[in-house]
Amino acid sequence: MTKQVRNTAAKSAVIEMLTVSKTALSHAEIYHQLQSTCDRVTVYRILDRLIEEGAAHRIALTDGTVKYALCEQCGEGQHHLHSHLHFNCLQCGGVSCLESEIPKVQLPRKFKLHDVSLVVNGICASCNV
Amino acid sequence: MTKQVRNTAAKSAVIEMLTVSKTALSHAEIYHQLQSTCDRVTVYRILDRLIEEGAAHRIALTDGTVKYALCEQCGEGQHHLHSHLHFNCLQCGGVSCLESEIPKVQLPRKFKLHDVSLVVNGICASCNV
DNA sequence: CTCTTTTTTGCAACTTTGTTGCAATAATGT
DNA sequence: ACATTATTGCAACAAAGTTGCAAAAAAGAG
Repeated sequence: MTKQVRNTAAKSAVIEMLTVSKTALSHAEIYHQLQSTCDRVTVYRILDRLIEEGAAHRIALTDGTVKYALCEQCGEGQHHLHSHLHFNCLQCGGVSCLESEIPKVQLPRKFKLHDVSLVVNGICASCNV
Repeated sequence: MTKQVRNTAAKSAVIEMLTVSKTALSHAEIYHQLQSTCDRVTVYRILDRLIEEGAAHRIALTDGTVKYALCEQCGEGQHHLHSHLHFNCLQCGGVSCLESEIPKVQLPRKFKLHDVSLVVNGICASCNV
């Protein structure tokens, strides 16, 4: 029997925030925007759970910052194993999911591929005057 | 006049470690292996400098861990702006640079590409029984 | 609606990771 | 050997992430 999932105010608030936001958000961004309506630790746990449930995914930027975004393309429940293409604007710092396909990667013999994380750094359209 | 570069025992030790190591190393791994022959802060600064100098590059894993590796393919002095393909073994945790080309990425209108970070997660040849 | 079960939360305490300022030390060119 | 300037160590912080445990809240059953 698998662990059951519950919906709570805090969790809904986080999901709402991620839904509304045009860019992926870090734990710190989410926590601050929540204005201490819930604990710092709770935010960590909610994010962990969202990933467990396959509702969100992590994006690690080059500087080690971790951002979170919802998995819009993904079906419910299924774990989120497919690959992602993310764009990180070096000017505004925004991180967004791009829809482009990720090209197939060629691995050496005996290597087994699980998933691919592709982050493109550059300047986004809004910042590109 | 650009800042001059000096070679110190600590820096050489770090370079040596990265040269010998088959996998990319994190700050913590480097610091511990150095057995307190130098300060924690010094290791941070050496790594920063190696990147500045274009001798090393960062690799951010999905969990936010940052690893460092030397830029073997890169020429001296020139900043390290080209793209990388890294493999992260989910079993042994090792991170290595692969030589494969990174496929061209198609970006939406007005987006400007700076560099690309591609991390492939999976099982490496040694772990793949 | 009430009760029970199990998940989720808050809190406190702690560990790890990364940063900054400053004085002391060491590397390089002359 | 000396002067210049980069590098280091230290101390003190700030930020980020983790754990255990008791209290609170969800969901299902009666």
